[in-house]
Amino acid sequence: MDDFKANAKVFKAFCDENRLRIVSLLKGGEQCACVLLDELEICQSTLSHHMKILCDSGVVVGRKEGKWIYYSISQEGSQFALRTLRELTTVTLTGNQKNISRCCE
Amino acid sequence: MDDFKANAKVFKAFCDENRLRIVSLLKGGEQCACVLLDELEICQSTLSHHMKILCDSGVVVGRKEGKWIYYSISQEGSQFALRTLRELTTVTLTGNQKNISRCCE
DNA sequence: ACTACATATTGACAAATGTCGATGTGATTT
DNA sequence: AAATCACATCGACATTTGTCAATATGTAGT
Repeated sequence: MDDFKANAKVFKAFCDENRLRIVSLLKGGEQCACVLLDELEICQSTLSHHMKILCDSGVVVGRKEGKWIYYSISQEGSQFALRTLRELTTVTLTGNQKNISRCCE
Repeated sequence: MDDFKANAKVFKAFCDENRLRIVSLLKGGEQCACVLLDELEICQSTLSHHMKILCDSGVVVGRKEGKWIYYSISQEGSQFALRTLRELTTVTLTGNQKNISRCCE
């Protein structure tokens, strides 16, 4: 039941500035790594590092074609992230639970 | 237009295991910090550190009452996070754009 | 085979992060 | 006023993270 560690990994995809830029570039559809590299001001090995994290999180998928790799946003992955975030932040007050709980009593 | 850095900060709230546990504990409603401390296996200063990050991200709000601080999930904050995540991961293919873009040509 | 190209991996490093113990601060109680 | 409680801040430390340069791997073209 240690989803927490696993879910934290998913959200790690989104907690870096450059990874957000990458995801944002993929909004327009599949993009080759070299295009991403052109748009961002990071070196190639750094991009590769970020793409690994994004793919590991499930939010992005890569498709190899010859020399190139085309990355795109995974519908399943991003919907999982969305669902997880919603479940995590939705307050569920049960009937017998007071809105304000007194502590240390 | 550097939303990226700001948004990364929001998602940082969710990229740590213990912070996910804290948010999860707040799903049931407002909780005093000392209750959170009881549930988690971290020391008080560490909890305080995490609460600061959660509050700074806007996902959690604290309400002071006497000696205690009651934390709860912010509806505005978490909905902002949800909306941002959705906007970030929604693929928007424009009409004249091919699904597969050839690169390096 | 050789070269050029696209991406991954490695090693190194500075910066950020999570953690704790100790101490500070502010409120309540005695 | 003194003691106690709840929480924040500080200092120290180990770990993780983001970054780059250099090198490796794998593919395509000559």
